[in-house]
Amino acid sequence: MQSKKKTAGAKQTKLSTEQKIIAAAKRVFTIKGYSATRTRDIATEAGINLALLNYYFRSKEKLFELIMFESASRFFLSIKSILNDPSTDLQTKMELLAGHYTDLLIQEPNFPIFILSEIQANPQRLIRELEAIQQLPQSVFMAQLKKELKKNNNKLHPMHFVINLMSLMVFPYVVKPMMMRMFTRDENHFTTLMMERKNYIPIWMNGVLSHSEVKPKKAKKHAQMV
Amino acid sequence: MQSKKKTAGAKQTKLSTEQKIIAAAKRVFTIKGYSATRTRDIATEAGINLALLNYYFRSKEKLFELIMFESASRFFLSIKSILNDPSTDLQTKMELLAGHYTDLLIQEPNFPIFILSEIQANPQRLIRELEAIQQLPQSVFMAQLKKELKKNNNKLHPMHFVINLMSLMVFPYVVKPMMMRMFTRDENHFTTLMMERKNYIPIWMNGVLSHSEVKPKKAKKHAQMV
DNA sequence: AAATATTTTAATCATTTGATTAATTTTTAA
DNA sequence: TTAAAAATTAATCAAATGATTAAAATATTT
Repeated sequence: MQSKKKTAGAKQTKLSTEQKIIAAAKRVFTIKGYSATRTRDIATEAGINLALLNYYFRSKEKLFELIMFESASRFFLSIKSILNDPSTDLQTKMELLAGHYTDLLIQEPNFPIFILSEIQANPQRLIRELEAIQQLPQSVFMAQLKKELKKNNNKLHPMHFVINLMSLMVFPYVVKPMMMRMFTRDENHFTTLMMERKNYIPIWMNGVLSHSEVKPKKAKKHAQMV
Repeated sequence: MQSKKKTAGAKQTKLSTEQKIIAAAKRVFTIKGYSATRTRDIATEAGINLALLNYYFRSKEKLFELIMFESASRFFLSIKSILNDPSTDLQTKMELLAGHYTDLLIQEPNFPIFILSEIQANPQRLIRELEAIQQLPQSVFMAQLKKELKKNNNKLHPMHFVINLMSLMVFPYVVKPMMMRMFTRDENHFTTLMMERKNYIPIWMNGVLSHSEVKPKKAKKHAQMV
């Protein structure tokens, strides 16, 4: 039933109904999640009649899958080229990744919880469809990581490194409301701090790589080291 | 029809109806979230009549608030004593925190997403009620942190440290399904790796504190570091 | 035991919600 | 211009869902 839309010139003088629905659904789903989202919310947000949602996308679930897959691709697939580039070293890859995710998540701070909630609700589906996740263990990145750990005589399981890198890049946006409550109420200031992390994260991760057990200057009275 | 027979299973006939409902609701809410949870799910899980849920807790929302507040308290309030103990140094506090959250989250790996989703859905309510969050800026921990940064001549904004520490402790459980897909399918192995982090996290965080710009051993060609 | 209070149950209510339908308007094609 | 196709709308449906009710069962008190 759907017709081809006329490719209207350069700028979008007017969004097509389909585009309006997708844009609205993206906003609402991302903020409220799948279950809390009502198709009527989306219709209102898009300024269209409720029936058009089903007319164009069959069902709420189909629409959600479309958006989730697009979001997840943007989140995971986009880094495939970085991870598998043989011409860059590990250090450079970390810098590229930190830069990429910082830029992405400053624009889309709700992305992480949106995707992580979906993984929680439906662990197998998303992970199964995302080759980027499955291919990571065989990536150039992983090979370089293992080599570097070996060189440093660092017994660390590679998973720790991957978790830490993801953590430092993604988690700040997950706890953004809390951090802003505690440290700054200013949106721009928060963004500035996030930009700083582009440079910090690779440095911090070098500490993880190098296995430098930096001890505190002051002699400590440890008690419960297992 | 259903008498209070001992239906072979985890349900204890010892538990009161109220306790059974709370336990069941905790399980279901934690896994599925508020909106996706049906009161009938909880009733079935608890092995009780649907009406009893409203009889004891008035409404789904009231029951949720009870559980959410209890969960959040366990997550945040429990560390208040650690953060405000003047007799332990920063290093010890990090070790205690890493130990505390590791033990807690190995038992309750779904906690983080549960709480973070609530913060996403209702940013003000939870944060407003949790004094632990509001009091953190005035804690002994924060004072010690700032002092340590100053001593190390480290210009790092304290927020970065707090974010990083939380990230390293909490995020692994948020991405657990993904990590297990990539690195190990063995639940026990994953737990072992998480236990390792008890010791690693304070070490890694010392790197963040000390402002050691650990450069990669291999000489880098391009230097974009300031 | 009888009376009273509490707990539990089955049935049902009132909304909400995703989806459909049939009619109407707008666009496209002939 | 006119007929067919596509898009849009208002109305409505059926199922799901949170909540309530009145009666029955059980426990407690007198």
